[in-house]
Amino acid sequence: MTVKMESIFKIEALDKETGARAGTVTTAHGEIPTPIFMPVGTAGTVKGILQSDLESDIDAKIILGNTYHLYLRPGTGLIKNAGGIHKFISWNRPVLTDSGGYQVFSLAENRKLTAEGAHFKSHIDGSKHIFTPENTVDIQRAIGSDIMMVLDECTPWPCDYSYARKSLDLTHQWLDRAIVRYSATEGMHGYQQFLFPIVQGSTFEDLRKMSAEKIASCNLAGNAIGGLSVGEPADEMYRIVEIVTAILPFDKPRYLMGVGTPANILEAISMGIDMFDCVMPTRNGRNGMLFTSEGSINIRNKKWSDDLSPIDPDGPSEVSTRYSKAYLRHLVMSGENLGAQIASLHNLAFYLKLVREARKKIIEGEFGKWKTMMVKKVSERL
RNA sequence: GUGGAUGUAGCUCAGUCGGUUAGAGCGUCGGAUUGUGGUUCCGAAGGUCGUGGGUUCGAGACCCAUCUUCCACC
Repeated sequence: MTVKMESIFKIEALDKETGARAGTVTTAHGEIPTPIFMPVGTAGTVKGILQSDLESDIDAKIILGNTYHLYLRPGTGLIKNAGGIHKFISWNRPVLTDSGGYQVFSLAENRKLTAEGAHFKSHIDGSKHIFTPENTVDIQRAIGSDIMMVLDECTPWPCDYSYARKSLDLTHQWLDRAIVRYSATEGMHGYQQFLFPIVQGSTFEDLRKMSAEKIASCNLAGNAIGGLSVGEPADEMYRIVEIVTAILPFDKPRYLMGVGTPANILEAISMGIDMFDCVMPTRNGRNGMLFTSEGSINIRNKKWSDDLSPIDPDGPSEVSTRYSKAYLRHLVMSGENLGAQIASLHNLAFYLKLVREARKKIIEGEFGKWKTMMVKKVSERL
C-alpha cells in the first residue's frame, strides 16, 4: 500500500562523521525542530506538569497522547466534541498519539490478537473492546492528533523467531489496512493529520530489513521504529537501529519509539534518528531519579539530605537552580506532590535541553566530539 | 498508700494452648523503572521481648520480685 504524501520534513544540517541530522517537521500546529524529545502525556496530561510550564519552561515542541487511554477515558466522543485534543487539553502545539499497540503488548494478560485486531479488556472496568487498524485510525481522527500511529504488535523480548515472524506478518497486514482507512478519511477538525508506520521484527536482522523495506515502500510522511527498549541490551538496540535506518528513507523523519536514557538518545541521534519519546524523565522523576548535567542522581539517597546546592547548576529548568537538592529530597521523601512536579519539570527540561544542544552541535558541525563527551557525562551515577 | 493496667525494631503495635530462625505497618538505607495500568515495585539494615530470679525438655507467653509509664481510688 503506497500513498501520495507531501513532505513534512526538511533537513537543515548533517553531521559529517555520524549519521546525525538536524531538521524541521512541519505540522498544522507548528514546526518541530529535530532531533526532538516528546514528553509522554498518556491521558491528555504530562503527569504533574501544567501546559503553561510545558510551553514556557520546558519548551516542549510536541507531546504524546495515547489512543488506548483516551478512548477508554474520557472517551473519544468527548474529545471530538471538544474540537479535538488540542482544544480539550488547552495545548496549541503538535500532538502525536500512539495507537495502543504498546498497550496491547504491556497488557498481555488481558489481550487476544486475531487477524481482525486486538481484543482486550479495559483495565478500568473490565469491559471488552477491540482495536483494529481501521478503528484506531478513526479514533485518532476524532482525537485530532497531528501525527497518528498505526496499530502494531510490539513483540516482547526475548522473542523466538517464529513468533516474531508471525507477528510481523500481522503488523504488516494491519499496516495496509490502516493506510486504506487513512487514505479514505481526512482530518475532522479542519487540519491535516499524518500517519506513521512502525518497523517491527524483534532483534532479527532479516525480519527488521524486511520490515524496514515494507515501511519504506508505504511512502508515509514519517517512519517509526518500534519493538525496541523492551528489555534487550543497549547494544542490541543500537545494532537494530543501524540496520533499519540504513533502509528507511533519508528524507523522512525517523521516530525511535520509547527510547530512552539520555545516552540512548544521543547514540540514536548519531545513527540518524530524529524523534524520541520516553516515560523515563517523568516516571523516574516521580520516583526520585534526577538526570543532571553531571550524571544521574537518586535524590532519596542520604548523601543529598544536607546538600543545599541547586538540583542542577546547569539549570535546564527554572526549578533546577531555584530549589536545592536537600529541599527536593525532603519533598520526595515526604511524598509531597511538589516533589514529583519539580523532578518531572527538571528532567523534562533536561531532556529538551539535551536535544536542543544536539541540534545546535549538528548545525555547527561539532556533534561527534560533543556526543562522545556527553554520553560519558550523562552515564555517570552520582 | 491501695488496686488495676502497661512494657516486644526508631515509632505504633501483632504474637493463638508454652514449641522451628520473634513478625507487620510506618520510618530509615539501597536498588529498579525505556511507544506510562506506577503515590509503584524489589531488596537490606534494625531486637538482651523493661530488669533479675524461678517453673519447664523448651518461656516473648506461666510464677515471684523489682523498675517504668499510665489510670482509678484513698
